[in-house]
Amino acid sequence: MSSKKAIMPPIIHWFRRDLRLHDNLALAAALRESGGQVLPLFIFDDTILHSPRVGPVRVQFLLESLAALDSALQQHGSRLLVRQGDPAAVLVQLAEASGAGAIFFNRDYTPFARQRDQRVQAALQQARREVRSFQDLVIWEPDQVLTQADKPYTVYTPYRRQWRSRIEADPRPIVTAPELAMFAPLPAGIDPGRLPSAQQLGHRPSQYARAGGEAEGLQRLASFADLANPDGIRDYHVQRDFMARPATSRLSAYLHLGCVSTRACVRVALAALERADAAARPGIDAWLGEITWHDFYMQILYHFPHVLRGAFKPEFNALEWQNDTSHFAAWCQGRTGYPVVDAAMRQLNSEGWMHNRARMIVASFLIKDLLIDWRWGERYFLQQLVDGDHAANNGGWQWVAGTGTDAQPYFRIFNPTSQGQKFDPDGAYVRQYLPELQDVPKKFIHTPWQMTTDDQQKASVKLDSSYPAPIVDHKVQRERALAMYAKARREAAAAKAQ
DNA sequence: CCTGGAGTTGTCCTA
DNA sequence: TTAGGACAACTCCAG
Repeated sequence: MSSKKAIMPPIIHWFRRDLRLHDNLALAAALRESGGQVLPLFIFDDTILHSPRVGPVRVQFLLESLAALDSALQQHGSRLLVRQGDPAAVLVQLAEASGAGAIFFNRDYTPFARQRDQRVQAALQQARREVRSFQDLVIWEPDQVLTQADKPYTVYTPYRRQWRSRIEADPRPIVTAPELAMFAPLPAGIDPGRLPSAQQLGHRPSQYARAGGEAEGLQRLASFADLANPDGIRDYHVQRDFMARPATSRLSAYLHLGCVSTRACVRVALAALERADAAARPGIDAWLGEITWHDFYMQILYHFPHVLRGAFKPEFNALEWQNDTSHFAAWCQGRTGYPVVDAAMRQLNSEGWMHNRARMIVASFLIKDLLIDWRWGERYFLQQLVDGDHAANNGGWQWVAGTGTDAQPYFRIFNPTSQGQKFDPDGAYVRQYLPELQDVPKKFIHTPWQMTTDDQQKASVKLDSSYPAPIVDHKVQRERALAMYAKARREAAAAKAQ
């Protein structure tokens, strides 16, 4: 038996969006089936690196997560192999150099990833290597949660019911984590390569990314799921809306790169449900609902890839945007004159992350106050966000624009002032990111334009100079937005009647 | 095939 | 000050 083990050919585990050792289904299978002879590989793909949708924050977070992965591997007697180039070519070459008989990876569902993986599969088949992929990134894959008519869901709530009841019917595949088997040392003669710097990848370094990696992600998950944590899951449904509070899980970037598995989140939430009192249920359910959104938008992108180009409902491609570039620049820089919008955009620019409530507010402002095409905002978010996820980002933008699945009613237009007063009642969030408004009293913190020159002097602000006056009038723009949508709807109805 | 309930996150006006 | 209703119509989905 041991002699059989010795001649087992190695298996390449290709890391992509699963940068972790724990609870990694493809990796666990590769270890099991090769008796530990796993070649852990990451490939820097130029197509991704040089996409205009990838910014320095995401690159930095990726590098940190890879460094953490490498040191975790070293603690387990192995190390990360690093390559750069076309994945198909790299994999064929490494398989030949190492004698690996198979390549394992966890499936990804975005159009780009699927196309790439098909190419890789074809190339490896030609090189007579086995390719095996696993379900790991999502709780349920796009074809596993379907309506009674076997069609993909396009409405969230029924999707969520089905998603949840499938877990309740048999939680075992979700709550059981595979054991991590031992790694054998890497075969001699294989150059591990080394992690490049951001500059070597053609990106400027980013000093403001958060700490990436599996250990950091798991620690955040544990602390968030702790029922005694006042900013944790227990009151999530209420506290998550207050932008100044650290009351969201802040796991988005870790989930995006798989530093933490989606299953681990659900597992932890279900365990919390079991020991929670009734009062903690709504918080836990609300957070599970967020995981469900992740799967939901992934399956939307899988079944309806056209959403990356335009509206989910094509009739909304007829919206006549203003697309004023100086307004767009003001929005990007956080200089619109609406404090909550500006604070949020500066949080994004300085931290590579934005609170979810704030994302809705700035998106609504771009679309319905500035009348700018939601795709401009979608692209900017992807460039700046450490968690920049094509599926969730697109879904969120289309939701606010009312062009997507589950479109919000057309009349639901966020008022940036009342959103600020509601969800940043004392202005702490605004003051944190807009130091020029530091001394503005609570009364004016969301409406600085109402200050008299005397008020301004006392608060050491000068409107239109140290802080901009509003670049548009919300009341006016709201009416224009309503008219813009009404026109597109009329036209769609007319086209349909023909 | 028909039927009916429902649809993440709001705003504004009126009484 | 606050609570309640209007704001569209349409499509999705389950029964």
